[in-house]
Amino acid sequence: MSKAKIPAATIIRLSVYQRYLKKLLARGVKVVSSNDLAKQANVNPAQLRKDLSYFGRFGVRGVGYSVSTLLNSISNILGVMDERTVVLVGTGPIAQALIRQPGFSQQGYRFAAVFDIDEKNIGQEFEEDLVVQHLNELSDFVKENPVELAVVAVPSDKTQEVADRLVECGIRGILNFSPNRIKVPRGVSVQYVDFTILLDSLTYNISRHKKEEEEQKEEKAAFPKLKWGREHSWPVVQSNNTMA
Amino acid sequence: MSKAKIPAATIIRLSVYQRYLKKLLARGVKVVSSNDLAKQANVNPAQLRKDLSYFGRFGVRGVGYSVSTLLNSISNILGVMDERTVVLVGTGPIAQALIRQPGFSQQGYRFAAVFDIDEKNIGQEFEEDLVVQHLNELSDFVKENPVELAVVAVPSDKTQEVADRLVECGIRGILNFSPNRIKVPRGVSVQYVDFTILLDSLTYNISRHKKEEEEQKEEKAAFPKLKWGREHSWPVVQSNNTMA
DNA sequence: TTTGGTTTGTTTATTTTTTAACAATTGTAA
DNA sequence: TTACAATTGTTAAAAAATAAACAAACCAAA
Repeated sequence: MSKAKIPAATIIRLSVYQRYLKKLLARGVKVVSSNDLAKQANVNPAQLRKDLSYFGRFGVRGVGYSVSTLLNSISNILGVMDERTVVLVGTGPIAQALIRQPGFSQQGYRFAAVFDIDEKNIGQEFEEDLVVQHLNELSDFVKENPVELAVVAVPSDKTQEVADRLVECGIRGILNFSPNRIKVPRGVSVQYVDFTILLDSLTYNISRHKKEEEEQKEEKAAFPKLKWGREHSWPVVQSNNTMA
Repeated sequence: MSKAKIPAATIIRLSVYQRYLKKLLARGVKVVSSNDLAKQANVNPAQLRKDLSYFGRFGVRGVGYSVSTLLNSISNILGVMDERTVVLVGTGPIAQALIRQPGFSQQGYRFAAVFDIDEKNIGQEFEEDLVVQHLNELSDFVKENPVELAVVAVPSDKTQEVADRLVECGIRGILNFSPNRIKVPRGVSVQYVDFTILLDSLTYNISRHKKEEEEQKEEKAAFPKLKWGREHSWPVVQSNNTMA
């Protein structure tokens, strides 16, 4: 445990651990080892222990981790003990899909209001008890309801403007569904959900894998009788990279 | 340039560069420096040059990069020159939102078919010219249409089963909207779109930032007259972490 | 008790990634 | 032509992240 800088990847993993701990808890499992939990989360056990060690000591040597205790500790670290309120900005298909996503509320996020800047959408009933308000009203809304998180799903060219307004109103974390990189002041965090970038990365992996196979074939053709020699495994496409 | 291992983060960044190059091209800009492009993409200029250097030499010293040439080169590296066909699995709100996303086709991804495993959705007209088929038919579909990419938006507990079937049919890249970590054989890549993990990470950033401010305040209270001494900038929440 | 098998927490080593630095090129203007 | 300013490609240094290794601590069984 220390006050060192915590890798962003560690936080992401904590969130993954948390999810698997919830499953274990639901299954009635009381204790889990770093080995077992790491296997489920698809990471190295040492990694998991290291991740936890940034924040304290949560296990018992020779035994493992109490599922419920560790789950609590991680929730505490992440700051996700209590329900968090979120505002949604945008009313397009993505926004509509998001608000119907059960995952958010399961994880303690509650959409408290929906805003838009496109006049023609204002006043429309978005979900039961959720009427679309103009972004101008956010500042009043924030005074009544303490919100720090916003999910933004507006057209790319509006994203920066929306972000500026949000920050002005006190929003400190933005989940941005537009691919546009936005500028925010210090102390405000942004995370991007960028589908096509991920598809591009998959595309690259696939084409690289093909090229490697071809090269391997060529090599075999060049030395067809070579039976010994380099017998190592070939460098291969990584199967699972999370990063997000 | 070399045959070294390419960081996954480099590929992600290439995709970002590509997007900004498209914008520059549309604006009629002919030449761009690593400095300018890097600033837009929110990365270090050396980083950008390094990223490119893995694949070759694309610029002219003293001048910069030809926007159109670099755009082409990057598209080539990523393997996104031609249109890529994608199948969608799932028919829920997320799936419906995705298929209406203009971003995909802008980037050259075309949804060629929609599948589901839930019988009650089969046969429904999902989009114009797109009728939901049963996943059983994927294998036949692949024989006619070469597809290697799948976007999966099915309930968590079905994800592994679906993934297995996809891999069996020859799919080599999966964009998974369920938070469940899935197991796939070598040579198959998976990327996760996991909203709540990103929100958790934002939550953590916010609460950490608050704690730091408190500590700073306490410190000031403890040494109210301390004017000199440590004058460095405080470790602060990172504002933009992409990772995805 | 004591011994042996487990499993953590932490330190150390390794690997990977990022950043900085700078020589090599290029275009431009005196 | 020559000198200068700009900018790349690449090497070297620094920083960060991951993985390995192992002592410390625990439990259970003999």
